[in-house]
Amino acid sequence: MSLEHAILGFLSYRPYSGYDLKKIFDTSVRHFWTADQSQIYRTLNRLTERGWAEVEKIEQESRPARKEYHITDSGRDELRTWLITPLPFGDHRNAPMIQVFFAGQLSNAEIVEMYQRVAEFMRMGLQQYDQIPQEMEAYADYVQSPREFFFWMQTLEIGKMTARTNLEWIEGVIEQIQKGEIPDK
Amino acid sequence: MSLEHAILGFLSYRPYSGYDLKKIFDTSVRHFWTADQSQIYRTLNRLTERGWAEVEKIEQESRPARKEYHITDSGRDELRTWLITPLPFGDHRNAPMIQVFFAGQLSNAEIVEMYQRVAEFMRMGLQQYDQIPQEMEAYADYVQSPREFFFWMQTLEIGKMTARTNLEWIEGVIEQIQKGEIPDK
DNA sequence: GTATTATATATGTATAATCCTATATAAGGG
DNA sequence: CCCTTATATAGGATTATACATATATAATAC
Repeated sequence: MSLEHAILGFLSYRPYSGYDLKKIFDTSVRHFWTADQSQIYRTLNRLTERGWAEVEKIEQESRPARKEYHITDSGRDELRTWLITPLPFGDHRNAPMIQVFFAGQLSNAEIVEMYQRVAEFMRMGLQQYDQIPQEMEAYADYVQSPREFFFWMQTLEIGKMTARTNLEWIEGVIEQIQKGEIPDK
Repeated sequence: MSLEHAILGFLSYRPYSGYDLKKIFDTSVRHFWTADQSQIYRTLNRLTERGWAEVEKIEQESRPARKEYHITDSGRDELRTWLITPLPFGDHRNAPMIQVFFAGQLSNAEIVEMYQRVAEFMRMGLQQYDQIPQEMEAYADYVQSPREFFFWMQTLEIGKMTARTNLEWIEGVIEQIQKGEIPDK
């Protein structure tokens, strides 16, 4: 399961609590992975059961105790093995494509209106990519080395490239419709 | 749920059985959606319960009876409503990105070897896109009108564009590593 | 003659992910 | 004084997907 390995990845930097990890996911990797709070806590339990992590309970005055998870040697082995396991690239479910597939049932006006709204969202998404590096500074300690930083940047880069490709495509479709280049029926 | 609406989409062309739909999914939309056989049958039951489809049992000599599902007016309404509902574009989980994010933990040689294998798969994937139009001929009756065909082609087009973008990106990373442009640590 | 493939549907089980709610404490704002 | 926010963890319920298996018949391949 990918979430397990994403968590192991962060724990390989240093120990974190479930609460920390939720914040990390919401900042550093949210452009390609999101994680529910309850799912993170349950996954941490599973990592512990499997011996890939160990818990250290840290009492605090005035706040609930933290449970910090330390990666074990066996956890590092598991992470390494998973990292070099080839995964199918770009084969995921894509619900908006179903809408495109059946879009012929809508009128040209409806399609253009909808696609223009989608295009607007895409442009906003592209702009957000430019702000991520700034947000990242606040979380720079999650990824300490320049080498790790390089790959963090690569995930942003491919995200931006994909977003640009999608935008290019949708603008093309809008143009074709407006030029009357699509069959009436 | 997207699968419900994908099925409604095909039923809007004409009635199909679960068995038909499995074959249709495996040919026409498999580049952006896959569906398990058991899931299709269970979803058809649900569509019927909700009044979006009606069953017609067709006895056959020498073969098990077919259950053909007919879309209802309420099913058409539901499909239409869903088709114009904006869905988040390009926000899906992407497990290989987690591998990229933590790739810094691997050696340059390991990364290059792995990415070259991935690039090879991507090139094969791109070639497969060119064969899909041929396969489609056998299933041309699923999508009858030129207008529907246009949007089918659009899903192929964006799929190819994305695949090309991914390949471009990964070739760039390989090049950077080979040129020594990535930090040692 | 036997095994596999194609036609057809159905269910059991497991896993992954999401949503919602519960619990507890302290600081800060109005 | 009350409400909200931040810090922290936990579990119930539901949904979506995947994997495996069961059942039944006929045609085809070896």
